[in-house]
Order: sequence, then structure tokens, then C-alpha cells
Amino acid sequence: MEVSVSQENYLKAILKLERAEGIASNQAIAQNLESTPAAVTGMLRKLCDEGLVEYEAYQGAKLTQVGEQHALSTVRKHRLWEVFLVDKLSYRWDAVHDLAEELEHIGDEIFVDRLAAFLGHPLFDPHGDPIPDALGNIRERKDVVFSSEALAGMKFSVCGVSDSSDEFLRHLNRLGIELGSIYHAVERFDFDGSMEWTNDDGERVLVSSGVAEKILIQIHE
Amino acid sequence: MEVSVSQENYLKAILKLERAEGIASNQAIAQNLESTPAAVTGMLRKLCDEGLVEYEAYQGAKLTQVGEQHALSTVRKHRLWEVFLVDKLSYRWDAVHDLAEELEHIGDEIFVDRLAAFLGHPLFDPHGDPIPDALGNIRERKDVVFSSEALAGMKFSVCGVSDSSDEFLRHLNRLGIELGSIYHAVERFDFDGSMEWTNDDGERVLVSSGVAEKILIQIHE
DNA sequence: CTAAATTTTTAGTTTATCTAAAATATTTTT
DNA sequence: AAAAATATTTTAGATAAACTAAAAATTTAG
Ligand SMILES: [Mn+2]
Ligand SMILES: [Mn+2]
Ligand SMILES: [Mn+2]
Ligand SMILES: [Mn+2]
Repeated sequence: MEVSVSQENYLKAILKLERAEGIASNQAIAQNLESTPAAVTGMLRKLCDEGLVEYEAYQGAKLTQVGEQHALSTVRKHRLWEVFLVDKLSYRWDAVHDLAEELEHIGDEIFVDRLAAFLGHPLFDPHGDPIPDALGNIRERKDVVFSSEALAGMKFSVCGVSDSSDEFLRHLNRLGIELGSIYHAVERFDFDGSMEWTNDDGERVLVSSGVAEKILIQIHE
Repeated sequence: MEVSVSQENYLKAILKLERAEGIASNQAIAQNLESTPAAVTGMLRKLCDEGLVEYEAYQGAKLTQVGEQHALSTVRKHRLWEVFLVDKLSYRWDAVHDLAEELEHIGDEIFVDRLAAFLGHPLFDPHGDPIPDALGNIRERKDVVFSSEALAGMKFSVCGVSDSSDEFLRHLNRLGIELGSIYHAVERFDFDGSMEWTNDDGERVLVSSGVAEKILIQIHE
């Protein structure tokens, strides 16, 4: 019952799609993994044979109990390694994804658990994504909305992003926006939906609607 | 110029053999990697094409400058990860090899260098093997001999092992012998070459000649 | 019910590595 | 220097894990 690197990446993609849309369609999986529907069909059959996904032809895929645990364990590893890279090796949040994508496939549960203990059992990764615990439980955050929903006058803190691509994160770096940053929404410009924010140091930042829609915030008071 | 996991394992084996015997014979490489001479011939040709080893048919293999650097970098990663596992994740020295064998193939020079910095640029791994620095320099230890050479009355500290197999290390665990342990040689029994040692707490240990021949020590005064 | 979209099947292809047995070269022994 | 023993290479093919393009089948939407 060895699960290959490729298979683990499939499981992660299916987990993500299942959480987002209820079921993982062939096409969506292909898109996620930059592959083709034909390749996905082949892999789904294999994963089904191995008891990791439920799959009937033309009906899309769902993870089995075992498959979901495996996927969650891989996500857990991925996010813990991202924490390690940022907290211990001083990587920036836009430089950790590819490395974590490799590290997530190494070692067993004992290894992950020791890593988690060493890091102090962190609850979130450097992008604000929740880290499943050893049993696969994910604490979904409450009271979290996209910053595009903030109204003028509100005070909020940045607690996540819905796009962890290096390009987007580097754009945020340029704007000075990072996890934990606290801002006030000053104004929304109806013309293009962009917003002006200020922080406690009085620094202003102009956030386009496209960017605001990808930043998760928690509203204060 | 991507070097595969398998290729990196070949380079490491060749490095080891070259240091030990001057040249890496086909057969010795096969033995090291639990493969066959025919498979080795094929891989040596590929590595030669890629400029990583010098190889002429029937003449055995030597690493090129580039190949040696790559091999040293892999060894460096392996040993640094072993230090990480023991120092940070509380693994025992007999449980780190297989994991390091996988981790050593991940990431680039920047990653290794940051890991080394995080660990405080350790000079030796948990088995007493020297860790190459970022440039590939290995500080070979001086005044190190096998414990079988210790004469009655001598005081010494354990600084390495020539066999890092889990079985041997677990045997040392049972005897209570670990890196840094300090002993006095009490007596050698001519009958079978076994030795009796004591530590400062007055605890005695009987070491067979086979074991003594695999333990590296530094003699005090 | 059609037409469009999605998925599966078919029939290979690719890549990387390994194997057994035969042929060849090298080394050792006589 | 032969012969014998040992080591290495060649040959020819196996294996495994994935992926692809195009055709066929199925599902879904209008
Ligand atoms: Mn991955
Ligand atoms: Mn992340
Ligand atoms: Mn390895
Ligand atoms: Mn070691």
C-alpha cells in the first residue's frame, strides 16, 4: 500500500475540490494538476482499486475515509513544512510553496508529529491556512471574510489569502501587506471598486478590487 | 542538468569508494547500491555523458570536479538532516538514516545552507561523521583510532563508528555506549580479544573485538 | 430530442531503471 | 605466455509509472 508522489498530489487536489464543490470532476482535477482528463481517468481508476477514492465512471470522484486521511496528512505535512521554512529558516511566504510540495511526500506519521511538536503545534501556515491536527481535524476559522467586504471605517487584521501563488504574495509584499497586518478601511471608490486602507502608522495603501477579493480578514470590534 | 535521486545515490557511492580505495569498481558500486554490474555500467555511461564521472570501459569510475561537488553536497544534506532529526526532533541515532536518505535529495544549495545555519553549522553528524562545509571541504579528524587499539589504562572518548547500521547502533545502545561517552580501558582478554571498559560512574562494559573494531575513539592524555 | 460538453477508451509513447545471459576484456595463476 | 579465473560490457528485453491524441461513449443542458 505505497502511495506514490503523484498519487498524493491527486489526493490533495481531490480533497480541495471536494471541499469546494462537493465532488471532484475529472476536468477540475486535470486543471488543478495541469494534466489531461484522460490521464485523470486512468489515475482515478488506480486510486479506486487501492481504496483511496470512490469512483464510478462519469460520476466524478470522492475520497474514501482512508483516502481523505491520507490527503489530510499530506496537507498537514505541507503546511507544517511551510511553517518550518518561514519560522526556522527565515524564508519569506512567497518562497516556500515549491519546497513544501516536495517535503510533504517524505516520511511517516511519527515524523510529521515530531515536526509538529517541534514547531509548537502551529494552527495556521504562513498563508493563514489551517493545519490539520494529527487526527485530520481542521479548525475552520469563523468570522473571516474577504477584505472586499470591509466597509469604510472598519478596522481589521489580515489573516489569510485565497491565492498563495508566489506572484500574488510578492505583490502583497510590495504593498507591505502581510499576515497579521492591521488596517482601517478608509474609502471604497465606486469607479473601480478599489479601496484605500491605512495602518496605525498612518501609511496608506490602495488595494484594487481584484486584490481585495483575495485577502481574508477578521474584523475588529 | 537535473540529477535524479538514483543518480545522486550513485554519486555518493562512488565518492565513498573513491575515498576508500582510490577508484570505484563496477562491482563495488553494485554491492553498495544493492544492484548488479550490468545496471552500474549503464548508469556510469549516463553519468559520464552528463559530465559527473570520468569513466572508460573496464577502468572503473572517478568523479569529475562537478560530480564530486554534487556528491559532497548530497552527503552534506544527509548529515545535516541527521543532526536535525536527532537534535531537534529527538530521534535516536539508530533511527535517522533512512529518513535522511530521502531528505538528502530535496532542495537546492540555499536550502541546505539555511538548514546548516539553523543547526549552528555542526561539524559532525550523530554518528561522528564529518559534515562537508558549503564549499565541499571535509575536516578529517586527527588522532582518531579504533577502540581496539586502546591499551589497558588508557582513557578515551567515543567519537564515531565505522558502521552506522541500525543493528550495530542498537547494539551500542544496549551497551550504553554513545557518542561522547568517556571510558577507561581496563583489560584486554587475549582469549578472544574482547575488552573491558569502565566509565567514571564505575559502570563496566564488555566489548567484543568485533565491536571494538568499529568504534572510533580519541585518546585522552 | 439534439447539441454541446464531459468523460472514457483505445492504442500507443515516454522515461528511467533494472535484469539475465552471452560476449568481451582484464587480471591472476600456472 | 597461455590458460584460467574474474570482472565488465553488450545485447535484448522487462518493468513500472505515468502521460497523450484521437475516437467513442455518456451525460447534461437547451
Ligand atoms: Mn507535492
Ligand atoms: Mn500554504
Ligand atoms: Mn538517498
Ligand atoms: Mn550518519
